[in-house]
Amino acid sequence: MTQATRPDLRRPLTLRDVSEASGVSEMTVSRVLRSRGDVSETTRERVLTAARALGYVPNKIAGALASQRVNLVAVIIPSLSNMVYPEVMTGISQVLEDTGLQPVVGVTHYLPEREESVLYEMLSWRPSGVILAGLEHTEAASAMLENAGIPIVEVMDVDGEPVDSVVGISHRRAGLKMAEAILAAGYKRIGFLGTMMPYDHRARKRLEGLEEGLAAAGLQLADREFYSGGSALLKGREMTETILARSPDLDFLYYSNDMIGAGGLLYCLEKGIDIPNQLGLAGFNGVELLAGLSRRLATMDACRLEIGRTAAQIVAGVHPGGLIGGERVELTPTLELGDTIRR
Amino acid sequence: MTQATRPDLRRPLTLRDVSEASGVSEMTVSRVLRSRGDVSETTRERVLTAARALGYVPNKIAGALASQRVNLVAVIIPSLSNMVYPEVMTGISQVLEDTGLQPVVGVTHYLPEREESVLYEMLSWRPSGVILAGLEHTEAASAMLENAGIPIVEVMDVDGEPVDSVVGISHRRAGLKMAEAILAAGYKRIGFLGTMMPYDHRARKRLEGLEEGLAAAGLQLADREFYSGGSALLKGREMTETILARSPDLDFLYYSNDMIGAGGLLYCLEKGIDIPNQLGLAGFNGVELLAGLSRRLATMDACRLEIGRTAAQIVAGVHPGGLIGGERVELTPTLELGDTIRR
DNA sequence: GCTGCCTTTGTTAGCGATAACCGCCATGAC
DNA sequence: GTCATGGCGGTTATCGCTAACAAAGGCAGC
Repeated sequence: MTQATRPDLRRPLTLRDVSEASGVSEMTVSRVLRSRGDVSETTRERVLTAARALGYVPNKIAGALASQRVNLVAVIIPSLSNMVYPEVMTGISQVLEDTGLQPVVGVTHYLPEREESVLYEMLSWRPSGVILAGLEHTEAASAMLENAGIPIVEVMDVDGEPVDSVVGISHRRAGLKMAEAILAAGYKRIGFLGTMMPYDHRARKRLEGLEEGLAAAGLQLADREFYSGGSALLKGREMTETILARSPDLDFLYYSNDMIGAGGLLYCLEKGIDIPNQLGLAGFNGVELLAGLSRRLATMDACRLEIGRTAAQIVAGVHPGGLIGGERVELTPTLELGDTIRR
Repeated sequence: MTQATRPDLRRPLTLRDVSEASGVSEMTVSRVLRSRGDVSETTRERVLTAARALGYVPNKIAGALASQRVNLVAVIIPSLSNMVYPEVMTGISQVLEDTGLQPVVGVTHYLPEREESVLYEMLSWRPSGVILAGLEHTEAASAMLENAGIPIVEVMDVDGEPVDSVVGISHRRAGLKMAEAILAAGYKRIGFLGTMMPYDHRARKRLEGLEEGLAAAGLQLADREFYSGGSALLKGREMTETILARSPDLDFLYYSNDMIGAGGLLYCLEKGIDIPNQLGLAGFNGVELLAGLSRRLATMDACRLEIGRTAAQIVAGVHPGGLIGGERVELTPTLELGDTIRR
């Protein structure tokens, strides 16, 4: 690195410093650093050399204020611990990378009020778009989204009324489809195991879809068990033990996510329960993490990567057919029977 | 919500709009919204009512420029898929929550050049602190960190020269400690399984520590196996099969992380290998996720939550004893023997 | 009533960049 | 020689907010 000849006053560097160091106006420096407008190769070199020597880092705060443009996209998700959301993030990042936009993450911990405050905080930075999980928001949050005047994409779920665009799957239909697969395989006494979180709307919708599917065949859920917090694998194990102790005649367990499903699967294998003949199992999400168990758990892929990619395309304005706001993209999850549903 | 009587011109709202709506000066509105300075209860109410009715969201860009203060802390980590980093994030968030600061995450995918560009991007928003994983950076990145003039905290690892403050554990010592535990349990022919990523410095340091410990007892590593990409659980299974096929006389396997360790454990249990007598196993990290396996894998807790919390305290300037910059906090990981090392 | 002080509110001058516009100079056509 | 043209680079006026200071009014004490 070139040694800077700067009178190190510990005053933050500005365009002016670079302009003085290179003998051109601030405007020209600005043009060089943003590669905008015509600048001769000679001065460009001089400016870049000076900027590098000083170690100048542009001040986007001032830039954003002046240009009224911010290259940030707010992404608001419930959690980082649930692998699902990092995967959506991956899809978003992949697409935004070549658009000059940058995602900024906010986490709500599944709390509507936190979603509201995180949203407020993020909007105050005037991002050029918002991607957020779910269709259920507080009244104030919905109002902010509607008035923001930027593209809004609600992701994961399409069962409801979006503010602007929406990309996701129908969890209700996913539950229904699973019910059909379970019934087609001849299972009759079905139990559900899931989270107790009052705001896990998507798990709730899957359960409703499942019940609808069962009802269509004149059946109903034989038992259910809920949990909250803790290590999902362990909880799956414990809940499975509990529900089977209470209802030993169950012949199928539907878990609201793959992690507790995997815990249940491990438990059953250890107990020598005959999977999938004596008891069938299924989870939800298709988490890659779990490839590597001795049996593949039946699951349904939630299209997480694709959801992220599509949402990012809409925000970036590069989604095919997405010129007018208010797109609706429903993806179709694929059922993977794995080794835990008999065929 | 009160209905706004705003002449909806779709012009973004500013302080001026609120000031006109409530009949006070912009400055007073600003004071109310930031709860700074003395404002009478009456006008405070009036201003808040007007702001709410209009749906005004302050513009932090302008605010930050004017006040030269930004309530953001840049957090730069290698990945979100490796559960370790979300846990560090959790620790950071917990502490920052009551300081008015807010974390902003950047992901490097373990690439030094990406770390450099992410850092540049983040510094251009003039955050009030930086927390980043590891002590190894590109030359340019180190220079930026040194010149930033804000608190910098490098986390996870203390084996090296920090730019400013550092919080973490010694991975070298962790490897050494594990070597001692393995030897104390009487194992002699030890294999290592880990990532091939050229930039996973911490896994490398653990391996070096392990080898150092073995060398002290006149031993050396009997075999090693590396992987990159893919589902960790599955990779652990495959690598274990491979290494045992090549070196059937190994009596201990040290995995560079718990996820591949768990894959190996599941594989061994299925093959009927007598764990921990015929073969001992250990991982690293102490990931909570895995509680729920039938045997607890020996591991070493990496103090992730505590690292995050401490780093955040330093950045926020509330860490006890941290008035002068350049703190060094070394945490001590605890060894958990679990069920996979004989005792 | 006057002074002095405190509380509450307003005024002024930037913060560091960029948009929009303007001017200079070389070039080449006529 | 004159004028249009285009490449380059400078000038000026914001952007929306806050720091710092100034001013207006109320109240107590003498």
